Amino acid sequence: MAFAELAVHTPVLRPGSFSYSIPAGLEIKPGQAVWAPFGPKIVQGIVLEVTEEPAFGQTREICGVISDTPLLSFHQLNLAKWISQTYLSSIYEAVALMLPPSFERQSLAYISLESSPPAAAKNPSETLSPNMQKIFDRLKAKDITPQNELEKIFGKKTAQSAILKLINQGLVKRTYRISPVRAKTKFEKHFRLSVQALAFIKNQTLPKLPPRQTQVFNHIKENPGGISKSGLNLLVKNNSAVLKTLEQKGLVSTEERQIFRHPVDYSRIPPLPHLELSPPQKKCLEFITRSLNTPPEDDQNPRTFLLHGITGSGKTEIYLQALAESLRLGKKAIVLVPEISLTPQTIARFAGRFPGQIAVLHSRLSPGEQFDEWQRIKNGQADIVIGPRSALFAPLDKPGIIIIDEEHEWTYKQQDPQPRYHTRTVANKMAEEYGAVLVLGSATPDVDSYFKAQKGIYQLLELPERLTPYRGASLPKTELVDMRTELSEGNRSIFSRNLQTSIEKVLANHEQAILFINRRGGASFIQCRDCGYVAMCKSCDAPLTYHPDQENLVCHQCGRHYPNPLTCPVCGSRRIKYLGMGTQKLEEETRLAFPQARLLRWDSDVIKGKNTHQQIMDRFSCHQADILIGTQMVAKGLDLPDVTLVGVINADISLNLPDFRAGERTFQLLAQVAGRAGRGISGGKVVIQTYSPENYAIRSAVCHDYPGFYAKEIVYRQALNNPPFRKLACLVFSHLNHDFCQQQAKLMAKTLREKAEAVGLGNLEILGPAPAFIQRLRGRYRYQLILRSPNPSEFLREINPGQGWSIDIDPYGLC
DNA sequence: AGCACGCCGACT
DNA sequence: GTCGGCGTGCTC
Repeated sequence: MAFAELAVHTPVLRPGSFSYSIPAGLEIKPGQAVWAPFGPKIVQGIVLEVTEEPAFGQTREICGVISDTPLLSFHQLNLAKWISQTYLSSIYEAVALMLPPSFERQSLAYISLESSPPAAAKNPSETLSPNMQKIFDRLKAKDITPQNELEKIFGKKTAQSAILKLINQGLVKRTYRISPVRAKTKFEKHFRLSVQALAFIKNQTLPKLPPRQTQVFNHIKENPGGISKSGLNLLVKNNSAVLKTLEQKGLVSTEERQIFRHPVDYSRIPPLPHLELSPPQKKCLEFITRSLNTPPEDDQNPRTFLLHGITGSGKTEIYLQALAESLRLGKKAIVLVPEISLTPQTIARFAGRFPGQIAVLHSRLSPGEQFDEWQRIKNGQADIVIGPRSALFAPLDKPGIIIIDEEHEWTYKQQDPQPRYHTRTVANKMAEEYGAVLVLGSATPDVDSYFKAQKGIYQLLELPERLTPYRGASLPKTELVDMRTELSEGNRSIFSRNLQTSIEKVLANHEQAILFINRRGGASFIQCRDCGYVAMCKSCDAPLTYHPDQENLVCHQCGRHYPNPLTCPVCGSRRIKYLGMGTQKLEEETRLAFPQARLLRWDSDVIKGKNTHQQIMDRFSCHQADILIGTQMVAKGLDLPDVTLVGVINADISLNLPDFRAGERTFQLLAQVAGRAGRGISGGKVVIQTYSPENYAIRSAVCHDYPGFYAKEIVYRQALNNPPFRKLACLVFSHLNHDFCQQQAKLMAKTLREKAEAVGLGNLEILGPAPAFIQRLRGRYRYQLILRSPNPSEFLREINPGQGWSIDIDPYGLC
């Protein structure tokens, strides 16, 4: 008797697998997908292991297979186990990252009348509550009703309890059905001449055919490999009847062939030649090439590269040539880009260099396209996979190189569904597993990456110069405006005088401007309008947030409360302001200040549909608007010669978030805005407005000085034991009841502290509990704890927090 | 996620 | 007394 350990598709939050027995005669291999009973349902499961003895005593039998061949390789299963352990997700959640698109199917509940109700329930109407009666009556209308339909009408809780009672009285029954397949392999009829027709032609005994039949027959004859129905339709319209006749006469044979729905139309992408590399580019490529050509076990050097090159220094060409080298060695590749960069231009650049060898995987494709691209990759029909973070899990057989472009981007950290993994971390593990080379590219590397490069854990490759500056322009002129001076000199507008006149000039010259504001403009902090002082927590060095309900200031890191200051503790001013501004507010203000200007707003609220990023970019580049107002998005992908001004409304907003990465974030954003603008600007400039012009992040960004920024930043990180010196974990408990939520968080803090003491972990800090940054989410209160230690996930694995807790290892941003 | 079980307060 | 809301634990 053989047994299988399964990762089952249920919301059960548990790291381990479930044991099942394999029915006799069923061939089961690791990585295969199967159906298995789970409680009253039949659910999907992925075979992790086939064993002689089950890990659990009472096993049930696997019902049947979903896929005859394994969906996941040995390496992928290993990686899934590692992800589940590292990020404390269930094993299924980790495995699910690697499954084909549209694989998941739910077991749905259906309610129907019991055909033979027990005698005791003969006269039901007297014993039923009004809700039960209503549901009972509704069920009479149809043979079977989905439970979620009843839940929609009566409300989830009401419906559930009424149904339960009806079931207990033996009046109705519940059955489960599996949701239908969402994406399938697509087939199309193909036509070719039959053996008989070929014989007729050979013997010149082909019967005379009517003109339309002759026409279609000849087209099919010209395509001895077969021609698809849609292909034929382009040549001869309305051919169905003709084809049917030819088929009946036995002259053509048909077959169903798989066709691939392909998101990239190569016919419209011109092939691109290799470009000549500059000497520094060549040097960088040489290092990567050397690693690619060295077996991992013989490689003395780190096989992860940090390619640090400012915007326009030619990183992409290095990627392209490294990819070419990998393919030359017969090794496939993965290229990861931030979601926002996944534009037709980016794909065209890769597709033009590697025609027919690219597969693209991302959520904006139709389910059919995703499914087919995945299948093509799995079949070995694609050499390079391009996509956002999820493309890391494409079913490539042993990639030789993984490239992460703009590696500092926060979109590489998965937030919402578990596992909350970081693409860079997983890619490192994966590269190790496969012996692959990993290339991280950025103009403003993540502090963690640069730290590793400094320590020699990564190889640092630098591209210090810009290539072929646009119209002779290099980095743009950047001006810093001190908003405190503006205020003290009587300007209370959100536009400094410098920015005001600069915009006026742009409008007068019929040029274009971009106004940039951080998306988290809604976030609030407390600032003195006279001296720029920001209220900070004494033990965390994090800015305090104002709570209108409690009338005091709270630190979101440690939960400490402070009285609401009436005067500034530094300069004594009474002008203490609660600040916050978003794109919409900025749009309003801009409309008031420049009524004649045509405005275009670009933020995530405006983005809907398939090509909207592209559409907004196109509209702006056609000069359909004078001023573009946007969030981070405007910092990327813009290369517009008519833009002669970039204004950063308030550089401090991202700086004053209660997050230790605030400085890094600010530097990255500003450097990106400034760097991007420089490409097209001829005699243009960047105006950065700030209340803290002396801040190191802002100063370094203005001078495009990454090493200068890093040197300061790393000192702060070390002083506060923040990453990369320690790792963080964020635990959030959410509950409808505020007091209960807080109490649970306190209880957990106590448990953690006791456990830490028992194990003797001196270097483990537990901060909190404190209200989470988002204190109430969908009606639920949220309290958080922060753990800081060399390996918080190892520690937490033993605690196993349980229901209501969500864990984020290595969090980015605020929980 | 469901579902059963057990605990507590609110009622016929 | 029991009904029901809610927290907890279990599903191989």
